[in-house]
Amino acid sequence: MENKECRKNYRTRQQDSIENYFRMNPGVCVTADEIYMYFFNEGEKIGKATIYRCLDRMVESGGVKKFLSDSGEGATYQLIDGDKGCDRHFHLKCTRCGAVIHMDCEFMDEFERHIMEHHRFRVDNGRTIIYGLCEECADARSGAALKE
Amino acid sequence: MENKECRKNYRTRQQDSIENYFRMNPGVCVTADEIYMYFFNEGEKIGKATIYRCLDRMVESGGVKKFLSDSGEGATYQLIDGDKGCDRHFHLKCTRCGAVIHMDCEFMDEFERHIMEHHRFRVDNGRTIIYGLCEECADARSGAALKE
DNA sequence: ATTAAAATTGATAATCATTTTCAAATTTCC
DNA sequence: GGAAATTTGAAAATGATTATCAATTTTAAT
Repeated sequence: MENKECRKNYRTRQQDSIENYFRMNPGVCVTADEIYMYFFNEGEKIGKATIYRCLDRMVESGGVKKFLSDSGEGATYQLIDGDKGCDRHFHLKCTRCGAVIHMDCEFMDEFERHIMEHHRFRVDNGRTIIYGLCEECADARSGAALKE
Repeated sequence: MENKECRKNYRTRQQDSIENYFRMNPGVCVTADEIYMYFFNEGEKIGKATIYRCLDRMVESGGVKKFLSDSGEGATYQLIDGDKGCDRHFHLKCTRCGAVIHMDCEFMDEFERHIMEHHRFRVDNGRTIIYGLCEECADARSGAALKE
């Protein structure tokens, strides 16, 4: 009954470990299996089911973002950095190099307002990922096209 | 060698059937399995592997759009209607009821232009799906929240 | 038309990410 | 402390998608 006030979001060793893993590798975007292998190599055994469950919980609570993969390579997960406001802004993901651009911009408020007013739809920017090509990849693609 | 000139995009019975299915049910958004079951019930047997292959080809050629599902319920496919400009516009998908709204609107040109100019990113509207809540589901969610 | 070559089909098996199960371990809370 | 609730994890189950490969169909040339 002593430490009721010092509650953390993730309470078990496994939950802590996974959250720490994200914090120690800021910005990483990993699959459940990569997390599993990481801890396996570290000698810390965490079951796959547990990893999936923890990730689900973190996604549910809004602490982690889940990216669907185009073909079935398994979803990737990324920590949402509250300082960076990842829960509010949009994410642009390059389908070629995988880079994720955090798009924090008042234009998106206008975007959301437009969709709400004209299309009667409440955008969930936490779940939405805008796919496309970053500048380098767009250039590379054009360059490759010239050779074809 | 007689009918060389009358070439279609999809040449086999199965390919024709699948394309016809889409054309006869404009706007449907179905899984590979739903297509399989449809033909199974019609008495026309098309193998699952063939359905996946046909859909892949149609997606590849740009005739059909593939939506990834949030959790692993299987991808859904939808015919791209050239008349409606589905190859240009965006799709809003309700995470609660699954409804897909086709958003054809000059505002999105502005959206793309903004992202290109200010974030140096070329949006792929064919791949992007904007998630959120449609009006009914947003209302239902609010209603449910009152009871909790 | 025949026919050889190329492409497609489909039944089945294989893959592989994710989920379920359920008993054991851990945590919570009185 | 100890009961109740939650979480873990190993293994099995699930389920969508892909690979295999012989048989069928289509294509294109004879």
